[in-house]
Amino acid sequence: MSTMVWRDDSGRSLADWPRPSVAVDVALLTVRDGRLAVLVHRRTDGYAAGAWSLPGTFVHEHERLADTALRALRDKAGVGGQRPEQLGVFDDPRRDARGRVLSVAHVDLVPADRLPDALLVPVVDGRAELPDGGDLAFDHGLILRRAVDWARALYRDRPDPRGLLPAVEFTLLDLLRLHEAVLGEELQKDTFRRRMLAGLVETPGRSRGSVGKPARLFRRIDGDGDVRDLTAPRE
Amino acid sequence: MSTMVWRDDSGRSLADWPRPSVAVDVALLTVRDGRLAVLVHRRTDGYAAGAWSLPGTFVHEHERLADTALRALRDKAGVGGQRPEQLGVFDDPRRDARGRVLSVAHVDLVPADRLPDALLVPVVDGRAELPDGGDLAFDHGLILRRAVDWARALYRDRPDPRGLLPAVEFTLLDLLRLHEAVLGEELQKDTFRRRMLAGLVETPGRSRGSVGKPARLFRRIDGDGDVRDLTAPRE
DNA sequence: GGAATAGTGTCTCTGAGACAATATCTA
DNA sequence: TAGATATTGTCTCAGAGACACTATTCC
Repeated sequence: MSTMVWRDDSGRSLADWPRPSVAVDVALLTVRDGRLAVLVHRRTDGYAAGAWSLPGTFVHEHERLADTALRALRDKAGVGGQRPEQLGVFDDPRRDARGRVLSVAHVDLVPADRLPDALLVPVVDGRAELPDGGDLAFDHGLILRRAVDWARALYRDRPDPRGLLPAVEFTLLDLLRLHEAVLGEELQKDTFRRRMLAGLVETPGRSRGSVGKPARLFRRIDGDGDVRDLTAPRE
Repeated sequence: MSTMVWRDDSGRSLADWPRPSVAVDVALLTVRDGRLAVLVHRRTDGYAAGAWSLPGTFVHEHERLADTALRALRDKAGVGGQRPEQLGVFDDPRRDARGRVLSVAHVDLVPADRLPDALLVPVVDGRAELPDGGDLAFDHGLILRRAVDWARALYRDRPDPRGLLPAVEFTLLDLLRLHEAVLGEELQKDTFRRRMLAGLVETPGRSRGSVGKPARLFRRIDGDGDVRDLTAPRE
């Protein structure tokens, strides 16, 4: 790697050409109280102060985009992400009145216990239910909708790829409730059981302390958390 | 819209922050001689002269990315695109030795008769067969692979969403050969017929001038060309 | 025993895929 | 008529979905 700045025939470097600003906005999803929720951020200073938005920040010069996403979560909301995935670039020229800002939207999905309750709002029908009843700033409503689609596709055929269940061992009912929260619709017990069984490992244990027949405990198959999401952009 | 430049509390505008360069690279695919082919571009001047690459260019300040893609095709290869779709951002910090360049990869798929034969190379197994037997510059090999996956997903359940067939009316065998070219594998006639029939309109016409029973002629159902690709980024 | 929940048997429906029979043209 | 291609009938297989029956626990 050379430290010299590359210049073309007319002596210009890349920095001499006009460039848009590049931001990364992150829809950090989780499941709380049996519902999908998204982490939002009250803009305190600078542009659009007072409005609710997804956490976002501008890309640093030598940073990978996924790292930008993690940094946005840390700096703007004080939370850690898990594995941000790219959703796409939002490029409407008028999406930010400050000037030309491209947003590389990201999504992540983490257990709720790592997140401050105060910043989470429920997602109903693909929309964020903000305290003031309004909408997310910029085009973040569009980003959220795409993020929800992403999460639903990710969970449709896999038990728990992002490790949202609190314990290592869980019953099929625990898993069913998680999936109902992500999908936003009710599922059939028997069909669901058969669909998930291939991705689970039986354990000798049984659930305790409830009414009715104790349920068998399962754990995720090795590698379930590492399954690639084939629909998401990845370099 | 104000023409004033926005400034934050410390008087800085967006342009005062470091920004990466943003390029758009386009995998323009077509079908020629019963095979998928990609349009490549011999870099003549500037960086990496002499190497083969996908056509690409830097984003202008107030341009939509899809327009950047069309401009790259026009300026670098003198061809027109149809409807570029975003594949994702390639952000490896070392993907371009000149400096930090993000590439928003795009893909497009157009009939071969609009393209100069000299710039087309066959795509075999997701790789471009370049005249010198080498590889595409930068990470364009990765972009091409993703572009091929995109095209295959687009054609799997639809007759001819990008209008690659030369005539308005065509037989099912014409369509079958097109699909075999895109998918890179042979298909069963009867299964294929039944899968496609829902998206086609029968015409009274029959094929002429061949051996065997003349085949019925079909045309695309209205709107087939406008089918949204739900997997591709879209704002 | 009764209530509640877990787990299984089985039926239907749909679609993919494959094979083969029938239909209709040209030479 | 022979050869070639188009079109359709039908069989199998797999999976989703739904219903209902059986099993096992706590009270």
